[in-house]
Amino acid sequence: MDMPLDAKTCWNCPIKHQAVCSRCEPDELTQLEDIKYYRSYEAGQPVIWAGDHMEFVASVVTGIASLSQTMEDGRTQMVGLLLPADFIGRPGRDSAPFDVVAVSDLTICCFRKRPFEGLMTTTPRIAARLLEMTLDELDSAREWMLVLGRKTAREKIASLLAIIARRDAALKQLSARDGMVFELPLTRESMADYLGLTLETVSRQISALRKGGIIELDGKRRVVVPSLDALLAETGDDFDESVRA
Amino acid sequence: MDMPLDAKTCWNCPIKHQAVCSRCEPDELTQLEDIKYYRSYEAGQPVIWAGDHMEFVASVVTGIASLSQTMEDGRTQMVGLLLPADFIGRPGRDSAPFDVVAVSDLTICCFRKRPFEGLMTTTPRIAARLLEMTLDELDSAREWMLVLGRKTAREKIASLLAIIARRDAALKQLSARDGMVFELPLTRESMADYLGLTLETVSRQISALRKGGIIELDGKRRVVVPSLDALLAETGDDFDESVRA
DNA sequence: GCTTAACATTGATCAGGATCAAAGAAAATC
DNA sequence: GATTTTCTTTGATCCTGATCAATGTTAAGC
Repeated sequence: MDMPLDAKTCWNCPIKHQAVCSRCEPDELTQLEDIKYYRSYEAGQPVIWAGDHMEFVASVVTGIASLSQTMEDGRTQMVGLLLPADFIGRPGRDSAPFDVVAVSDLTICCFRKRPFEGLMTTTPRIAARLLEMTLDELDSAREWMLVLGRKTAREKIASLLAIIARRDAALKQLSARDGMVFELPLTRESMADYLGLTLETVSRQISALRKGGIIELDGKRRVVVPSLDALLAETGDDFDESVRA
Repeated sequence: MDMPLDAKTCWNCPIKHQAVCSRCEPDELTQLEDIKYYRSYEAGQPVIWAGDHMEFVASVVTGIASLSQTMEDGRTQMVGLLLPADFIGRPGRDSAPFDVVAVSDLTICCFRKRPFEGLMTTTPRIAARLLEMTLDELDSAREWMLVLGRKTAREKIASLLAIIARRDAALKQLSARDGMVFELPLTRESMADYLGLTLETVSRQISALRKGGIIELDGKRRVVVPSLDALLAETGDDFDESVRA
């Protein structure tokens, strides 16, 4: 679960080109080094509960976390997936609005909150990068609202698979293509929480896509996409929109 | 539809304490004055279509606009309501990701995009305020995802009424209270587009809340809330969460 | 290898909200 | 004031996805 020691500096950091610190000059990184520390969590462990006081903000370095909300009666809605380079927390607010849970084994790079807030005002590059990332997140959240509000169960599953396929391709520095293979990072229940469905419906729709030849399954988690266009056609999005995204 | 002439300066602007420019010093406002112009739209008119090139960013001054997405087959999801002081557009991107439509008669204060982007880098107060507003919008969008993904039709309607009630009270500088009266700014169809429902279901659930004594209707648009707690109880949120929000 | 627990699939039935259809109310236009 | 248009309500029926229940699969631990 620990990172190799040589990765624990900003210079060797795997997310140095995407994270909130990606625009920083060497002297600014040195300042960040002074206020940072790493934390690791095993799959399933909570990172923060909604309402908790937060004494840090952080970047996901490796692994995946979920951002979610739960109602009194147990109904849960995932409101975001946090992937490497994504930012956790919010300068200027000290209690967390949502639960953060490690979906896979997870390592985050924490910055002490007060000093980070100070750097935000003195280092415009950090603030500008955070604004850019936040605007991107807002667009993604709004796109997901269409999925939650208007898509059918089958379209929801296809949309999720398409997103994971794209992210996976980006991570491997490849473009998504026919015949690609990827691993589902989520259980059926987590997929249900993300899509606003039950786990039974998720299972049934995955089976339906398999029977329809849209995907092939190797075990429960490994997915093969014989034709990317066929998968995208199932999402309900029009084609030029999905290539634009 | 036009604003009175004396409101057309930053010094008399009705949103000067909330908008993206609210932190600016007098000399910074003078710079903004140079690059701004007003536009007005009648209820129902489009402001921007998704994909359009945008030569400005803007603040809503008076009226309400909607931000929405439409699928090829006509399914529509509203992804945001833009109220006075809310910001339209995105520095650093020149095509609009969503449709913007005037819901009521609308006046916006436009800033030419290139000069505004220049001011963003030289005027940290503008960038800082925009970051704060964007983080708030992101939290709101994520809260709305719970409504879309997990709430029943009745809870969705109650949640929308509660939001409008709160905003209306805030606008009038009052706190929401029992017996309050407000006007619905949306048609049944727009409410349906916001909530991920059909207009028939919206109509039926509003009737059900009326028959249940949760609300009273005066005409189609005017709503009376005899007991705010009773309305909040119908939203499905737990009480301490709803007072926190 | 056996047991157990976690995760996933599949089946049967139910219900909430969609769809199709008609009629009512209010505002706009003539 | 009559007509038209837009918005809304209500009814009947249907269907998608939820719920309840059982079984299957895999991996971990002993």
